[in-house]
Amino acid sequence: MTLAAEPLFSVEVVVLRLYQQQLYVYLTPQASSSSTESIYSLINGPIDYECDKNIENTVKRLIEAELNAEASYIEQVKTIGNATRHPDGWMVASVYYALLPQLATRSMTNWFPVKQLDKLSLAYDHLALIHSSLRRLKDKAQYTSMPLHLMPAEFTLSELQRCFENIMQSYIQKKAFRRRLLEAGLLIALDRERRGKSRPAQLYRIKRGHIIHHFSRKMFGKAEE
Amino acid sequence: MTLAAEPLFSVEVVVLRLYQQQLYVYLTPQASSSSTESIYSLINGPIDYECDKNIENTVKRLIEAELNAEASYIEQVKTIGNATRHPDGWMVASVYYALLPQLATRSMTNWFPVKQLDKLSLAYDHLALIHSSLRRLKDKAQYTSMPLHLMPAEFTLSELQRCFENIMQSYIQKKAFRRRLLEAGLLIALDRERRGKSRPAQLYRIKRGHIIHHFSRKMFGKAEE
DNA sequence: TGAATAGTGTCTTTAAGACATTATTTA
DNA sequence: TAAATAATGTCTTAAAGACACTATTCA
Repeated sequence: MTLAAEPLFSVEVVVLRLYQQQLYVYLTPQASSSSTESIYSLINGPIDYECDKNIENTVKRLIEAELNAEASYIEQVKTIGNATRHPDGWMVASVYYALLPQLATRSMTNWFPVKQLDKLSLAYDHLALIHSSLRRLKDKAQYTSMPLHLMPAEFTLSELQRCFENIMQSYIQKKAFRRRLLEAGLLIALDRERRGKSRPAQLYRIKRGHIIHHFSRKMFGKAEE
Repeated sequence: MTLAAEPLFSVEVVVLRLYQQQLYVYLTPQASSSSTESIYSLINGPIDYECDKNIENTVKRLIEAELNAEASYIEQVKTIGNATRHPDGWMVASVYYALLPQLATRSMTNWFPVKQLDKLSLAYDHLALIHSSLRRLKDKAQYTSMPLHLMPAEFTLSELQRCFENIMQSYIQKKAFRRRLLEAGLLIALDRERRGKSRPAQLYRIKRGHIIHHFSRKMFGKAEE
């Protein structure tokens, strides 16, 4: 992606998804300037004043164009503007994160595990923007049911717990986790089970219109899973 | 204030303060177009790329220029952008709210009680921006000690409770409130009391560097004080 | 003394933490 | 039967809710 004609304002999108129980972020390699190592960039771009009705439309358009997918949740993290984050001078960027529901079949090219971002070279302040987004998601996981947006259509409570643990970077008590989510009334038990190498697990789906729940207390879990 | 030369991006600031136990917002009357009624506007303006190092600097500069005061807390609420909020077409605005500490002597011109905003005519979407800010502050009052930023240097627990109640628009149990704030360890009891028409009240000040506390549970209070 | 407000005692309630125990499957 | 994971029972703990009660001042 080259620099847009209007350098003042850009939208930056941190797109997240689960893959094999890990959180991945979508990054595109920049046209590498002869060096051996690519520089990776967030999905981003300027507002299209012709077709975008608002900034969230811009976000959706960028995701659609790059990933041909639709996010199940989009949230504005912050808007950052200063003279130092970009070599071209004063730049303003609105940062969003987007959660994609887990779909079985989908290419993993350009997806990178968030636990290994240190090994990549990221453009400008994009690493910081990712960390801001992950921090926001982590905070929300402590007192809302937001991580549900990352789950596939059917899932077990253990899978959901691992999703939360992944985001929160901590170990959660199984009993407390199940009590909390089941009593919130967000889930519907299906009449099917996930069979694996041990006891089969009850499958659930999300009750329509009940994805987001705000709990009255935080859930902590113990440090570093 | 007239329209800036660069209409794309503006910073809008909802400045709040306490006065006689009520929340007030600062609004400036616009050059009225011959009608009898003024249209009021938030403090706002474009970024000054020469002197502002970042957007928060812009906010501080705008507050300083208009009020000759310094906020004790500034928070970005959101960035809104669409083609409909402003008659000139696509506009982007970053909205901040700022809390001013309560100072005894200060003019109240251009300050309006937030409970009576319905009676005023506000420019563009400014009423909505104020409501977004108040909603954010209300949420934060439920699980942080943010409202402390509105208090004067010395205050009683009853005064502090009324500040919270004002923001949360609800009645709070006295015992629960005191337990919560005192056990958070944010306050230092002074060796002086506030004398009034009844039993004198212990005066407190904020412990240095301990203004912001995140509680593990929300505090609710009952509807409409 | 009574009104007003400050401040406390204490029991209840809610929901998370801890952790052991049972249940059901496959190899 | 052993290993693995699912699911539950139940006691403890932390902190808010409810609300009555005492304390101290002024008029």
